[in-house]
Amino acid sequence: MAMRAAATQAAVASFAAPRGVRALYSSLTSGFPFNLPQTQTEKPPQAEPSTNLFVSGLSKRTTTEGLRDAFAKFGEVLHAKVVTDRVSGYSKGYGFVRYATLEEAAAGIKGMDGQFLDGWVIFAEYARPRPPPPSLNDAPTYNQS
DNA sequence: GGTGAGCGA
Repeated sequence: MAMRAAATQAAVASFAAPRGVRALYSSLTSGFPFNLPQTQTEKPPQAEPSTNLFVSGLSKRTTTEGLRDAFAKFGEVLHAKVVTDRVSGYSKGYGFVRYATLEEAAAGIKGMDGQFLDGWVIFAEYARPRPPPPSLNDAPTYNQS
């Protein structure tokens, strides 16, 4: 019973898709004279375009190398890292990919979002802005006494 | 040994 079929995992992952429905905006907005709720004009459904990409749905066996190699086909990946636990060392199932430009990031999202990676459907989207590290800014410059 | 939504050392 070698249920290592990618189709099975893909089906499960597809059903458990949290925020992977992005292609539903097809013909719903095909020039309809309906007034859409403008309460979303200043509230984008997703994060703002950034070079940082948040990739979720990764397999446990997916490593940083595979992630970079997968996203390097749509642009120049400056940095890619798979978030792994610090105590156990196992992959948490998601990672981050940073592109050189926003165009490549968008291409990477539209090129890898909903695709297969190691037999699992991955989801790529813009990462959120993060607080800067409290170092390098307040570097203790050793009292010159 | 290894969860299955999520945002990193």
